[in-house]
Amino acid sequence: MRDERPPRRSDGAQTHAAILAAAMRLASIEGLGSLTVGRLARELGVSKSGVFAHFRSKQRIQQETIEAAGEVFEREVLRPGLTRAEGIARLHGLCEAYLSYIERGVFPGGCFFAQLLAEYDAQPGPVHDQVCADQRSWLSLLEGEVRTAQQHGELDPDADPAQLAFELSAPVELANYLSVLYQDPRFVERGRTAVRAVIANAASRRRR
Amino acid sequence: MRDERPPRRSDGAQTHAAILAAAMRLASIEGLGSLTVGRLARELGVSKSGVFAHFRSKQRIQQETIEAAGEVFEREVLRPGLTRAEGIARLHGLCEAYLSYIERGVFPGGCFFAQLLAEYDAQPGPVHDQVCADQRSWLSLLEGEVRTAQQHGELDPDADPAQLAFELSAPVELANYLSVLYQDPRFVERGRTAVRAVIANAASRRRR
DNA sequence: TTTAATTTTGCACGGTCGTGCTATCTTGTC
DNA sequence: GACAAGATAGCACGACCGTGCAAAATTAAA
Repeated sequence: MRDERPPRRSDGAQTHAAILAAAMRLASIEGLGSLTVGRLARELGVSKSGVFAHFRSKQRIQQETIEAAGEVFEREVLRPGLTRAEGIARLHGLCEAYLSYIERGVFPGGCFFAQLLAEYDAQPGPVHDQVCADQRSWLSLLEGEVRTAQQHGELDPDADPAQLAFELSAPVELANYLSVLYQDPRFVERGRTAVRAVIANAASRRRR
Repeated sequence: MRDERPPRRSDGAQTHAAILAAAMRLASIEGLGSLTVGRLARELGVSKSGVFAHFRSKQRIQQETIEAAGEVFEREVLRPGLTRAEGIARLHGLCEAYLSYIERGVFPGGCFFAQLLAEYDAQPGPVHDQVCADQRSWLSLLEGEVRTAQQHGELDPDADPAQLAFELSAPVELANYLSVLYQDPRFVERGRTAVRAVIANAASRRRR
C-alpha cells in the first residue's frame, strides 16, 4: 500500500513537517477545503513551489494532513484516555482525555475531526469516507468499553451500548463547538458534567 | 436599519428567491464560505451578472442567505415546536421539531445552522457574531422552558437550566451530523432516545 | 404603443487557484 | 573538494474568483 519513497534530506523532512503542522492549524480553523498552496506558502515564508513539491497534488496535502492529525489525536486523546482500567474508569478517561484536548487548545480551531465531520458529512469523496471510518472507530471504541463495563456489572446490562456511546459523544462534541465559538472553557465543564450524568444514570440502573 | 429598496418587478423577486433557495441548499452541503457567484449562476442556468446584480457584494449574498435560512428554521422548527403547552411538553416539542426537520431533510446537507456553527466557530467576523447570537437564542429558548418546567414542578428544581439546555442540544446536534454523514435516520432515533433519557432523568429527581 | 424602469447579459479587470517545467541552490557521500 | 540528488525558487498556463460597466432584453405604466 505505501508507495511513497521517504524524503531523504533532513531539511526536506523538517519543511515537510512544518507544512503539515501549519496545515493542521489552518484546517482546524478554516476547514480542510479552504487549505491552499499559496496560503500555506505565505504562512511559512516559502515559495508556492517549495510547498507544492513536497506533495504532488492538493489531494495529497489533504490526505497527509488528515493522517498527521490522526497521530496528534492518538497521542493527545487515545493514548492518555486508554491508560485507566477498562470499564467505567476508561469511559471516563476517554471522555476526559477528549475534553482536556479541547481545553488545552491542541488545535486552535477545536477538534480537527469534529471540524472534518461537519465539513464533509454531506460531501461525497475520499475525505467523506475517511471521516466515516474515523467516526465509526471512535464510536466503536466507546461502545466496546460500555460492553466491558456491563460485563463487569458496572453499568445497566439492558442499556444499548451504541446508544450510550452516542450519548457520551454528543456532549463532548458540543463542548468542542461551543467552547471554541464563545472562547469559553465553561462549555468544556458542561461537557464534563454531562458525561458524569450519563454514566451515573446508566450505573444507577445496574443490577446490584 | 433596512436601507434596501425592494425589487419592483415580479420576475426579479422570483429570481432573487430562487438564488437564495439554491444558496441555502449549496451552503448546507458545502459551507457558506464556498458559495460562489459563478457556482450559483451555473446552478440556476443564468449569467454571473444576473446573480450578482441582485446583491451587490458576496457579503450580502451570505447575509441574505443566513436570513432566509433563519426564516426556514422559524417555520420548520420553532413554530411547530412551540405549539405544545409550556414546560416539559414544549421541551419535547422543540427537540422533536428539530429532529423531524433533520429527518425530513429540509436542507440536503443537514441543519444549516449546525453547518454554520462548525464552519465559523473559529473564524472571527460578522458571520461568527451572527452564529453566536443565533446559538445563544436557541440555548436560551430551551433554558427558559426548563425553568418554566421547574416552576411547574415537572423537573428537578435543583437542576441547572443552562446545563440541561446543553444536554438537550448535544444529542440533537450530533444526530444531525451523524445522520447526514451515514445517510442513516437511525441516528435521529438515537437523538430522540437521548432526549427522552435526559428529560426523564431530570423529571425523576423532582420533588413529588 | 410609446416609454421609462428594471432585469439580465456580455465583456473586461486584476487576483488567486492548482499544477507543470526549468533553473538554481544546498546537502550528504565519495 | 567534486558530484549526484534532493530541496527550493521562478515563471507560465488555463480556470475561476469577485466586481465593475455598458448594452440588450423584458416588463409595467402612460
